[in-house]
Amino acid sequence: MRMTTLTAAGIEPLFRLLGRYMQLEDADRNALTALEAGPVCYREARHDIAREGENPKVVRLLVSGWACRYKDLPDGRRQIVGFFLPGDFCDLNVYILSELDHSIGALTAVRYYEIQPQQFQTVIEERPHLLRALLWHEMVSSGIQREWLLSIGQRSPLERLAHLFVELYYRLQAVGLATGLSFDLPITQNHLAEANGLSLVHLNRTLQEMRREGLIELADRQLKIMDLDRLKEVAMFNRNYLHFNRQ
Amino acid sequence: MRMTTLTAAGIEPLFRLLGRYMQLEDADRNALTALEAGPVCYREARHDIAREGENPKVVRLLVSGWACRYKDLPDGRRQIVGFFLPGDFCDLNVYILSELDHSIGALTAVRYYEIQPQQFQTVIEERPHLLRALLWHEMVSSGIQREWLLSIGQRSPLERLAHLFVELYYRLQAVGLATGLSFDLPITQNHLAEANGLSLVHLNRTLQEMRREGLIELADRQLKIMDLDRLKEVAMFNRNYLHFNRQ
DNA sequence: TCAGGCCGCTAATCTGCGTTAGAGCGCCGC
DNA sequence: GCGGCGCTCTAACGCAGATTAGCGGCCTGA
Repeated sequence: MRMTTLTAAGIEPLFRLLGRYMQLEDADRNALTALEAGPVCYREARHDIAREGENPKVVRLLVSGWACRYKDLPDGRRQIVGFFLPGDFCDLNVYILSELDHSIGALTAVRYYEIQPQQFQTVIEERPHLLRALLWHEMVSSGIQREWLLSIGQRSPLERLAHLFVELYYRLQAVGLATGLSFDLPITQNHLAEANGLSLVHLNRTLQEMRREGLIELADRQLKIMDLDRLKEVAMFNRNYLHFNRQ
Repeated sequence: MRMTTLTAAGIEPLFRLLGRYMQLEDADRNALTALEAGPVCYREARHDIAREGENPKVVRLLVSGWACRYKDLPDGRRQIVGFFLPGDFCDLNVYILSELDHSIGALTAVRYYEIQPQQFQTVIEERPHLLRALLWHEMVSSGIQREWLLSIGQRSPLERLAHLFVELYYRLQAVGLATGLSFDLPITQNHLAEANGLSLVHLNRTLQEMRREGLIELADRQLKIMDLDRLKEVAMFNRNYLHFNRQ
């Protein structure tokens, strides 16, 4: 088993992310550390974290690695409907809904906390305005889903992929995981194809086109954006749906 | 101007819908009538109710007619990302997010209430568990979006359209707007095409195929499901994502 | 009464993208 | 040291679905 480098990030990515929504103070960071109470869970790449139909009673907070929400059809077709990056919650909604309507899978080796309802209560009681930040986060997730619908329904494969890369760039930057215009893209082309509703072959073709056009470089799981402005133009990218109100 | 028949539905569709999520009593219905306090708003078909970028400070509760959430690209391409049926809220999230990341348009002539934050507060204070029902509704909307992503990304046009019709059937049935296996489908083929990421021509072809297959009849804006079981099979329909826990 | 807009429907053409097949490479376990 | 697997990449082929164009019916307003 290959061990990925696991930085001891804890709630830091989450704190940075929520800080994009509203001004936070050290007291907020301290309150959020209550979420680190439980043990850290691990999961290997390509394994499920939760399956459709289950009824988990915990919320997961991703600490390192990438995971995804996906849905599949009886005949095996599969659609990734969202990526989870460090600092993201997998399904705040389990406190309301009784049954998962989708699955959650680890795309790389991941680490996460399992958070009990009562831990959230502790946080909210200490810093009530964090509830607003958490709901905000949930609604941004919903907004990202809408943008993906627009992408898959209307954008061409090139536009679609360009849009995804810009989105990932901004999200990773928000949690401190981008250096300059580069970031780690630890998932396979198959995952990208499943997220974009494309065949693997055509995804690869599209990737080659982006390289030829001088939009990106991608090698060794490192994505480098060569021309952010042109990439955004191609993607018709409007960052409003991420609702990063600050910075 | 042609006047559509406007039944005096008030909060009845909403009450029925929430009743699918949890057991409600007359006291809940009474509390919900606080939402009818404001004047009824009207909007003609093909007009916008709200535009992307705006910051409405009210939530709309649709009373009659159909509306949609949509997003558009600078070059005019347009994707419908959700339908609003009577009893649906257009954007509970305006209490959290500062700016709309999508537009809302009337597909037919519609009537709706504009609800002030304080009206919600009244309702919640009187019947606290209704907050849970409202959040539930919001999360079901999010689940529907995920299912649409699966549809557009993986289902064939025939499967996709079949799935949409089954979904609409269940949703309309929940608010009392289906009679037997028939319901009013007051939108154009163009709207169906925009919701399914298909061209108008191909949507029409697909519709013909469904008729030939004996799955549906559609004429005069009335959709009749001829064989629900086969339609669900074609669509690979699993109703879990609607989270109707009761009945 | 006529013109124009909206809507449903169909035919012909072309191409973007899926499918199938297969090569090369690096990693891992045996 | 070898076999197998996961991943990237390419070529050839064929079809599903976009595009363009156009007809006819209905409704509405001038």
